[in-house]
Amino acid sequence: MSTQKLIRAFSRTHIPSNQHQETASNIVQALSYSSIEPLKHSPLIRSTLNSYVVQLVLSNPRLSLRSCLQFFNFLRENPAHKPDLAAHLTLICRLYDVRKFTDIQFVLNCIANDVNLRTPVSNIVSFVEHCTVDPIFVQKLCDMLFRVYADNGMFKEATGVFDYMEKSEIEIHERCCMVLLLALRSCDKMDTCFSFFQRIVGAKVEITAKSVAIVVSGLCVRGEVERAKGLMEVMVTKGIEPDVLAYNSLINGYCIRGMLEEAIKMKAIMEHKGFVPNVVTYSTIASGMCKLKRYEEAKKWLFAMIKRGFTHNLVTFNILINIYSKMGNLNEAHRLFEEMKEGGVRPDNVTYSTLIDGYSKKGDLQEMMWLFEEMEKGGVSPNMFVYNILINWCCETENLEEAERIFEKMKKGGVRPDTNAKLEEAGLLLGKLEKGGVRLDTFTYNTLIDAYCKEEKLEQSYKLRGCMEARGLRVDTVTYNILIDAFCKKGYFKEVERLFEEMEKDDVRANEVTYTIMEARGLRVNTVTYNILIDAFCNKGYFKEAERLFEEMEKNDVRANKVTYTIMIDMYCNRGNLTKAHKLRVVMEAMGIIPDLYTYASLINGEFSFGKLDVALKLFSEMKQRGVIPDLFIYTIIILGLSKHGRPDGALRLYDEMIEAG
DNA sequence: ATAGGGTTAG
Repeated sequence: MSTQKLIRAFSRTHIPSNQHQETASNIVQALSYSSIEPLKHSPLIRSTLNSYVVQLVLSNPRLSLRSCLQFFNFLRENPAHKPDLAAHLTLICRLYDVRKFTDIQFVLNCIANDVNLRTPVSNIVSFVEHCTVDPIFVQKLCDMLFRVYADNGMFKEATGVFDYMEKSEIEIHERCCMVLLLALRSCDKMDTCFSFFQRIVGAKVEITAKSVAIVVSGLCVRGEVERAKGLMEVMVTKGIEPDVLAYNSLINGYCIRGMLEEAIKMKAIMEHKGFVPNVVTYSTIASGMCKLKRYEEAKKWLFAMIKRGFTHNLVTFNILINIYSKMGNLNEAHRLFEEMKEGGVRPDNVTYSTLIDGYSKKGDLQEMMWLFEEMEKGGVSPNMFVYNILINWCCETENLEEAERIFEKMKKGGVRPDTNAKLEEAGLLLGKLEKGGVRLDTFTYNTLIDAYCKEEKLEQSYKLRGCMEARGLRVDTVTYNILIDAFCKKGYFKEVERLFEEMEKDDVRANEVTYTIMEARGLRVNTVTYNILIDAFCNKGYFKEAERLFEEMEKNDVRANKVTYTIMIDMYCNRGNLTKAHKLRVVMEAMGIIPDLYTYASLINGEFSFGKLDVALKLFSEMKQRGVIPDLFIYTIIILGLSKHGRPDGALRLYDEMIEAG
């Protein structure tokens, strides 16, 4: 009996006494005759139950494993007799004898989660080696401990096990490493994930396309397609061909970055290499089209997929329902919804939120509530997406009564709102939701913080930020942008500076992939941050500083966008430097950014102030030609400009045009 | 590996 060896090893430090032996065998006897219940109140437990007795009990072969586990769990729940490391390991040895791996994992999980029990692997192994010479046991144990640490997000400890295994030349399986790769990926620690992957490649672990796909997908989701592609190419030179999953991830990466044509090209490449695209390949591209609002195209794409013999699944149904919903065809969306149910595909939170959102945009409250009730009845409990759609709808429509009814559904609150103000309503809603245990995310908080800032209720904003942190929610770049903007507008630059220091201290990141890759890699500030500051400096007349920031953006790989260029163009126009303004406009267009209403307004205003009416009017017609619909503001600029420069006839003509356009 | 909502700047 292997556990006996453990006892012998342990007895070197613990001198066995007859009394211990006796207590142990009494407990064993008691446990064998009945359940644990009577023992709980027995004097046996209260008196001499120490570490040594516990081990004697747990390792006694006469005691069934079932009773062992009962006894162990009883001790765990008993603060006075918490089992120690030796007890855990003794139990593990017994469990290994009958190959109860799930239970071993449970015990290891106990060790990992208890600071008093946690110990380096080497200790655990040398402890266990006293009761077995089975090398497979040690390997299995390390493997399981590694997984337990990875699953618990204890990456340092997991790496420690890996180090030990590598050093001790214990065989490491790919499946085991994949657990850590997956855990790192889901925690958004892609850099660590990437370097661990490279370690595995360097170590003697036999890896397959599966591990490669995990890393590739992680990189692609962050928009780092090129890096993922590079990794795939390197792996091919090592004899590992990528699989369909990896190719699908690359396609997804391109879609995320809005590079639809590249995505479709990648599909062709994978086909050329002999891989057959699957439903996921098609859905990924369809959703890429949806991201670009090319719904008609996405619809045709999915129809073509069905024509090729693929059948709809939950995801493709959801995408298609979303397409119709976004195009405003709720009838067709609803028809598909029925079709999927008839076909045995059960709608989920995504389906319902898509439809509820669609109906909310149509203002169809009845249909919204009907769906909301149906999902609850059908056992789909509404998640944050659904609630947020409802919250937004309440805020937008200022429908307090309905909001109340929805709150009741969510959970009981207590406070009755007494005002119709959108902000108050949203704030109350937030309080109710939190009280009801509904967790809100950073987006929702940011919305409210911004609302309070705009009302100049900065203390409230700060209070909400405190709430976020207390709930362990990540304060992100957008949160800071909102606050920075608020202080900039008030001209409190000292406070802004302090905010930047705070960002640094709290390691605040931009968590978006939508802007530039650099930002996706975790840069603190984004384009909007720069825009806020540049605009603030322009308004305060710190032009040199604004120009410096504009140049700094490029250096930091933060891409200037339409707003950035417009702010700069507007500044040059206001300072009378039309040459520079037009130069920037050329740069902007070369970047593929098309000027919009704001940009044209600045340029036209600039030309007028120099009396260049013809240029101004030429810009105006150019703007209209490009499909930019003029608004009241721009008409006012032009009409005022013309009349000021002695062209009342032209002004009148434009006035008529404006009225005609509504 | 794929699907749904909402945030900041001119």
